[in-house]
Amino acid sequence: MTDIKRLWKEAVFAALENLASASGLTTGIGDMESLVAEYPPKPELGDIGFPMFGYAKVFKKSPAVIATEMERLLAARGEELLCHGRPKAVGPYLNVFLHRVSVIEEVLERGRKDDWNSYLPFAGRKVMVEFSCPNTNKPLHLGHLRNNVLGESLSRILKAAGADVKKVNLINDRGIHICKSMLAYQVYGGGRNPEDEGLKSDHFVGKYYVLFNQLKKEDPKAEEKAQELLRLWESGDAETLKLWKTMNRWAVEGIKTTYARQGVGFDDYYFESLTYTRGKQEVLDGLSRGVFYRDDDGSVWVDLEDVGLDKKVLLRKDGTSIYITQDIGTAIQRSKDWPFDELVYVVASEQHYHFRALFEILRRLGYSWSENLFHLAYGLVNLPSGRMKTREGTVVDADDLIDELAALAQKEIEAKGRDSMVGDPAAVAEKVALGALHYYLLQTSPTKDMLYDPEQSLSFTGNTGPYIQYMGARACSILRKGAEAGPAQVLQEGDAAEAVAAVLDNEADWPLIRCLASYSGALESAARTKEPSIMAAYAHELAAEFSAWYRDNPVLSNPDPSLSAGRLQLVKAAKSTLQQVCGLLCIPFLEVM
RNA sequence: GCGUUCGUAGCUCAGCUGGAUAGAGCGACGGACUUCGAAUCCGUAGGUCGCAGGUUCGAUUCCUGUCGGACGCACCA
Repeated sequence: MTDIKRLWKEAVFAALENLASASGLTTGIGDMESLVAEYPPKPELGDIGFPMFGYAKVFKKSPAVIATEMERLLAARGEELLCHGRPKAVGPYLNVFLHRVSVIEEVLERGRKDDWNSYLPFAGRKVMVEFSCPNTNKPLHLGHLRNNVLGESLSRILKAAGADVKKVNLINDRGIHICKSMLAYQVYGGGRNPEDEGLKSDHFVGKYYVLFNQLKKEDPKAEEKAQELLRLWESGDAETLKLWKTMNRWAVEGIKTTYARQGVGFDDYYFESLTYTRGKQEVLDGLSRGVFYRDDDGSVWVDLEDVGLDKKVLLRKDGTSIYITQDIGTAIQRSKDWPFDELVYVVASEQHYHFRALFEILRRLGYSWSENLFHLAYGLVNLPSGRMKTREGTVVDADDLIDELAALAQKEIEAKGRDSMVGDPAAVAEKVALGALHYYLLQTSPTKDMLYDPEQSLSFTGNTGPYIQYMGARACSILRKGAEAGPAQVLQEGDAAEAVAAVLDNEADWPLIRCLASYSGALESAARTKEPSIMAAYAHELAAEFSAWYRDNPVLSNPDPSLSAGRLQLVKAAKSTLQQVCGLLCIPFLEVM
C-alpha cells in the first residue's frame, strides 16, 4: 500500500508538472514533498486523496477545475499506471480508487509467512536506544515502567522499520544514595540476606534505603557517615567494596527479574561505576582547546548563555567530575564502540535542560554526530491523588502493581467462568495484566504528563490492551474452528492468490483490508516521530475494525464456500497483523483468554 | 525572573508534514446473547479545540501576546 501510494504521488506530481508547463509556468508548484497525500474520510470518496487547494493560486483556477484537469491528464496515462487504480476528481480533491485486488493480495501474504513486512524505510540506519537507567538503591516504580515500555517499544518499532537497533542500559550503581542504603544495612541489616527476610532482592535493598531515614533520626551524624562511606568507596576500601558489590548484585538481580517479567531487555549494560571518570579527559582536552574555561578557584566551566542556556560546571575545583561530565564521556565512548546514526535517550522530561546542554557541549567539542542525538522526553506519571513522592510513601512499586493487576485479571477470568478454557489462568492473567499496563502507558504521547488511574486501568473494557488481546483471541478462535471444519472450509494454500483476492474484492471486506494495508504507514510514522502512541492508536483502530467486520460478515457460516475460504485467509492476515502490532507494543498475544 | 512543555466532550486521551461533517474510551441514558466466545456490539446525549490577535483560499494544527498547570534554571543524579 505504501509503495502504491508513493507510485500515485509520483504520478500526480508528474501530472502537475505537465499542467504547469502547459500553462507556461516554470515554478510555483513546489517539490514532490509538498504534495499532500491523505486518506479520504469515507471509502466511497476513494482510497488516496490529493487536495488541490494549494495550486489554485499558481494556476489561477479553482481547485475543483484543477482536479478535473488532473483527472483527465492521469486518465490518459497508459496501463502501467492505470492497472494500479483509477483517478477521479471529487470536488477540490483529486482522489484515487485503488485497484483493490493487488492491495488484497499484498495483505493476504501476511497469513502465509511470518516475516511479511517488506517495507523498511529505516534500513541501513544504526540507532542506539538508551533507557531505564535505574539506581541500585531501590526497586523500580511506576515511572520506570513507562520508561521501560517506551524504550522497548520504540526499539521494536525502529527495528521493524528496518533499523539496526542496539538497546543499552546505564546502571547508576555509585554515589551517595547507594551509600545510604549500605550504611543503613550496616546498622540494621545484621548480615541478613534477602532470603532470610523473604524479600525480592531489590526490595530488600530498597527497604534499607528507606531505613536510612530512620537512621537519620537516631544518629545526627548519619549524613556525614554516608559521605565517609562514599570516600571509602572511591579510595577502594576492600570491606566497603565488598558490601557494595553484594548489595548491588541484589539490586540488579531483582531489577532484572522485573525486566524479564515486563518483557524488556538490553543488548548492552553500562555501569556508572566503570564509566563515571570517563568524561574528565574530554573536558580537559576541551579546556586546552579553549572550548571551556577555568575559574579562579580551579573549577572548569562552559558558557552556554549565547544559546539561551547558562554557565555550567564541568569539573569541580577538586578536579572530580559531575553528572554531565559523565554523560559527555559515555556518549563519546558509545560513538566509538558502535558508531551510530542516531542515539536516543529515553529520559524523563525533567532533564530536558540537561540534554540541551549536553548536546551543545558535544557540538562544541567538534563531534558532528552531536546533531544525531535525541532526547525522547516523557512526562511524569501522576496519580489521581497527586504526584508520587518517595518521602510521602506514595510511590507505586512496579512489582506490586503488576501483582495487583494480575490478581484482578485472574478474578475476572474466574468470574467469567473461563478458567477451564484458558489452560493456566494465572499465566493468562499475568499476560492480560501486562497488556493492560503497557497499552495504558503507551497510548498517551510521551511528552505529556499522564494520569495513572488504577480504577480505569483495571477495568478491562474499552480502549485498552485487553480489548486488543481479545480481538486477537477471537481471530484465533475462528481459525481454530475453521481448521476443525474440514478441508472444504480450510483455506487452500494452493489456490491462486489472485482468485482468492478477487473473491474478497467487495465493499463489505474492504474497510478491514484498507485498515490492514495502512499498517506500514502507521509503522513509518511511529518510527519517524519516535512515538509508540501512534502504533497504539493503530492497534486499537485495527482491533475495532476487525470487531465490526466479523460481526457483520460471516466467515465459517457463510453459504458461499469460496467467500468463506477467502475470508478465512483474511482472518489469518488480520491475526498475523494484530500479533505483529502487539509485539511492537509489548502486549502479550493470546490465543485464548 | 528566565527557559521548556502542556491546555480538545463531565473524566482519561487521539487528531499524521495546516485541508473534505473535530474522533475514541470511561461515565450517563436506551437497546442486542437459541446467532463464528457479550472481556463484545449498536444507538442517544455531550465540544465557541484556554483566551485574543496575526499569517493563509483554509488554523485544533503555524506565529505573537495573554491566562492556567507541570517541569527545569546545583561544584545532586
